[in-house]
Amino acid sequence: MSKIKFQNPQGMHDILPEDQPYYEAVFEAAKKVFEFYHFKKIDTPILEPADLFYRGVGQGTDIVEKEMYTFKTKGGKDILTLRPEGTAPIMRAYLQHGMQSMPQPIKVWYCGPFFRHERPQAGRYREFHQFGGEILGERDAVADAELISINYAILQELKLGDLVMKINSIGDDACRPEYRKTLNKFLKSKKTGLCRDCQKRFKTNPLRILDCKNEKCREILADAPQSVDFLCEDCHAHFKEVLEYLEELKIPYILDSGLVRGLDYYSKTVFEIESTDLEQKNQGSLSGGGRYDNLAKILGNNNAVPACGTAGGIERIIALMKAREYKFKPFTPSQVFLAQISPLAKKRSLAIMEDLRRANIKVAESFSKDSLKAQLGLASKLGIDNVLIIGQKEAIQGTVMMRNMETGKQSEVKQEEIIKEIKQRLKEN
RNA sequence: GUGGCUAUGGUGUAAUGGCAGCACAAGAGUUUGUGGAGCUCUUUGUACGGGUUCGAAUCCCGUUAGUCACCCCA
Repeated sequence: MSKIKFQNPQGMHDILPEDQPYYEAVFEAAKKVFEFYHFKKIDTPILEPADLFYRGVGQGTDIVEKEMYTFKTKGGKDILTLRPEGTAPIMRAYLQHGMQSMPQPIKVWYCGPFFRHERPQAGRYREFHQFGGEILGERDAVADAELISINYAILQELKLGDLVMKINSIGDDACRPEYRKTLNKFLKSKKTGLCRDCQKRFKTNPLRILDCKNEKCREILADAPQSVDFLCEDCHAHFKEVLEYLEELKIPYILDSGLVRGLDYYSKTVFEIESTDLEQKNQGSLSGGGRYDNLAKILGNNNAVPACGTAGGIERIIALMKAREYKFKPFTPSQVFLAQISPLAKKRSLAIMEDLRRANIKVAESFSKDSLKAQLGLASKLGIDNVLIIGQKEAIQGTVMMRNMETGKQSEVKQEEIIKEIKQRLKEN
């Protein structure tokens, strides 16, 4: 025998049965809210052409530069990537299937795994799960607001309160260049006072400096030029409208001029929701999103498709659910336990199981254990009061023994009357 | 990608260079068709690969994985 022990790949995890209820709860919450808002579910392949992300997400971004799982297929012709995010694939599907010619906007939602080759840490994994929604073909600010509202509703559905929403507008092609220029000038003049990280960021990604947590930097940046002050008329009006909707919805928000999303395709509205819990804050935002009016063009479409989207990090949300001790709906245990003794009874018991299933009665069993003792032990461990016992004698007579575990009382019941009798007993409890 | 910490049965832990032990869990049994307790017994481990040493779970190196921070992001 080999001594090798297989382990999971770094940053990728088994979702064990005990954690499944959390994933289900998040999925159900997302499904419920999205469907209420008339979003249709969509699934795109886990693999996409690498170019989709190179072009869509942006060559300069970290996701594309360092974090993608990209490989050649066997023929060597295709270069594929494990999807690192959901928006570009959905825009691809939208364009590919001619959804422009359907009534606009197209509203879709999704839920599934995504992959980024990063060093794992709290709230950050190489395989992680997101749910998200996209509204394609709609430039109106109401779409932005709707997505934010949906995001909020999903988190509230999961009983997660104490959230902060940060929102910002990063402008569009018309106004962003001007802002960048001014910001660069400002940063250059203050460069010496900034922390070492920011010095580095100045070259690599100056917008990120605005997000620095260093207190000294924050002081300096307090009077940095803000993107909102540079918005062109169109962007300004759009952003104002989004905020008006949020006020109408009574969703609390913070204008955060430091909020800059890392992907190239964003324009105008960007937002993030995070927990106010300090520990959870370190795990990054729970969900985020924004508008990406340029993505379609970046992907080679002749016309721009105004669109916006949002995505939630399921692992991060679950971490918060656990921290807040999320209460699940009480689990309904099996209503009866079926015990068998003797080979003949064992054969009969599978058929009885089927009768029970058709009658929609949840039943537990342990057919592989032959000792009645062990079977009753299990029934009691599972907390099931009603046990059906079928042995050689009963199998021949066409009856079963019905035992109440609490009182210890037993009675014989004809096999045809099992369903009726069980329903009767369940009603009594 | 850079740096710190960690790794002993399924789980939680002990052994500080000298016999790998304990608890829980799991399984079997406790006289053959009646459960929860008790008792008896059993299975399962030093992540992997090297090195130092008479002798390594223990010290060193590498790998893998976990975890945390940076970077960045959901």
